[in-house]
Amino acid sequence: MSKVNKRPQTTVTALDAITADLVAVLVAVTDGDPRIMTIEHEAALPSGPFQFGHRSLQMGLRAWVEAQTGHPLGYVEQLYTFADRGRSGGPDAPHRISISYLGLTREEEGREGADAQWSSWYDYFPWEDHRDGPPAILAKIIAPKLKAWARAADEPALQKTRWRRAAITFGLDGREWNEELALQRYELLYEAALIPESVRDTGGSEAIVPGRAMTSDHRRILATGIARLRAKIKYRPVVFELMPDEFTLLQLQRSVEALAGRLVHKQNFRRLIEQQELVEETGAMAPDTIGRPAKLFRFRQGVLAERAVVGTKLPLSRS
Amino acid sequence: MSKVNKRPQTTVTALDAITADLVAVLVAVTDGDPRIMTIEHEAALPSGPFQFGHRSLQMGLRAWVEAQTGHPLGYVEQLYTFADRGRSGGPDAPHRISISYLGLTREEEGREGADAQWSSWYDYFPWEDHRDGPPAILAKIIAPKLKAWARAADEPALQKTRWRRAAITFGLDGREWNEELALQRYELLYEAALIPESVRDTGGSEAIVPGRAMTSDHRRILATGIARLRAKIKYRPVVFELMPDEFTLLQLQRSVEALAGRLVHKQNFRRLIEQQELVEETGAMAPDTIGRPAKLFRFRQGVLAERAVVGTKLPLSRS
DNA sequence: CCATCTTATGCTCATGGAGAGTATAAATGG
DNA sequence: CCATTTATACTCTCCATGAGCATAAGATGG
Repeated sequence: MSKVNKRPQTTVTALDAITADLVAVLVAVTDGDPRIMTIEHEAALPSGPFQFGHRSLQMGLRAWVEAQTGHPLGYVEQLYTFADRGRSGGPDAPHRISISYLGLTREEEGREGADAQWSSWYDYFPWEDHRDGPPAILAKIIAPKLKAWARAADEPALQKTRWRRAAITFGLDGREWNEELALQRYELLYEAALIPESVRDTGGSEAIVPGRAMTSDHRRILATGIARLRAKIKYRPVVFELMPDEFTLLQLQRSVEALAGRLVHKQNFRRLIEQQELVEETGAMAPDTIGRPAKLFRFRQGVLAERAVVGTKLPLSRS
Repeated sequence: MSKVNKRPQTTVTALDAITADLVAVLVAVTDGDPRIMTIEHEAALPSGPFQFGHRSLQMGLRAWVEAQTGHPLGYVEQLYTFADRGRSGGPDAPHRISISYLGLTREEEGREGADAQWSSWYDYFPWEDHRDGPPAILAKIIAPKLKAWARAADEPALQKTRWRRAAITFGLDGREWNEELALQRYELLYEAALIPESVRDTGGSEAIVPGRAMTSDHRRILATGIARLRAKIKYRPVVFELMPDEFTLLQLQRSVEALAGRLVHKQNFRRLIEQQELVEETGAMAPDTIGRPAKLFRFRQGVLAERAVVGTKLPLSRS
């Protein structure tokens, strides 16, 4: 290992050959509910190996998702790549890496495959939905269990560090809730052995925090996707990938709130949307409304050309 | 392909086996110059295949970088994963993917390997340095050539789209320069066949825009790293990974400017740094100064614990 | 027809952060 | 003493943002 200064050329040793899985976090928002496409009785994300026939990673992903769910893939962006060893297979198992993607679509009727299904992402992360205020499990279950986990550390310094980390990520001790920390929260719960995945991977006591688990690392990947999407809607016009062609401003707002898991100030929301000229009126009004009828809008495709690169803002108020 | 509803289990077909390369964009800032570690006579980034013996992707990367450059890897974060086919090897060549990382360190004396060397990243992207105003090549070479490329499109609509894209990414036609678009700029130049890589990959006329090329996709990966770092310094305290233990505020500012490729307002910079309590005084003064002596500061390690997750701000003024 | 409910929409106001400029202090070298 | 260089302290304006008030426009029930 000491004198390797030359970059090795293309020699595919059998030993160094690996397999790559493509995994999709496919999101849609329906009736103010953020949904993700699942297979295997809601326990796994659409996925499959990157194969010889695939022309590119994205093409491979599209092939798998369409085969498994019957749903075409629209907007796609890469999330993260990680290697899985020790968790799946023994120490001698060959390397297996997962390349994960975030996809955005609209839910369409009767297009699911046999085992494919849309599920609310809050079924997997019940602590992430703060639209009606902080969920009860936070104060009742998560906070005390994390406190216990912090106390269980050997050294006082570590105890303090642990608790501070918990307080920051979950907005405890009077701190603000930050919806973008979805991944950090999941990882913390995993470390603290409070969810089924920790028990399964490391063996340990029983899991305690509610929320549906998934196959292998899929819930972790889902958390990554949620965090990414929550961050991205604030500065890029990606919400529109999830909207129907025509919508009211309230519907748009509800979608944003569904993703962010928190409410926004209605008037300020509209102000921001309008002053950025993200949408234009269709001229028609929304049918079947309850109160005062609302104008219908459509996304101004122009902004993709004008600003795809640059940025957009959404108000996701703090405090 | 039609009725595959079940996710395939772990079967490593020989055909679907692939190779994964680990590639590092290792950055340091020395004397106000942003440098990257290179090998092969400055034509490649440190890299090597992910091997059976590697415990994780990051461990594999660290092993390769240390073997090739003698430099230990500090802060590391993943950049992007992509598959390379058609470019390297024929259409029947097995899949080969690259997993790229961004690493931040301090340049240390005499630690380079035989073929390893630090190079200024502006050698590869001369159009990215706007510290002394927009570089001459922009107006003299890039803008006219991009205009010609836009005009060369068949349809008027495409001509317009092309030129708008060029204007947005390069800040032409009176638009603002956005330093975060480094990757988009590189990709545009590639598409417009103005750089050696395009000529090499697709065959075409001679390359025109100055700037050193690299092996395979390495310059593209470098652009990805630059863009990521430029975006990240604005909201995370990553600059400190690149600073010595003690530094003056001006040195800190110069480092930020080196990375961003643009100048910042001195007073505002200090105001922001101080009000966020990112640094603390060491008590000592900087030696060998020219004008009025400056206080030495050190990074407050505390903020990593307090705010690692949350965020920091740097002033990178627009206009 | 009126009261009430629901949603849409317009407007105002206070606060704070960011960009930019002015002024002064502390050192060095002639 | 003066020019030069860097450090440091203030100030001022503009605008984005969070938040609240008020009104409009429809439906529904008595």
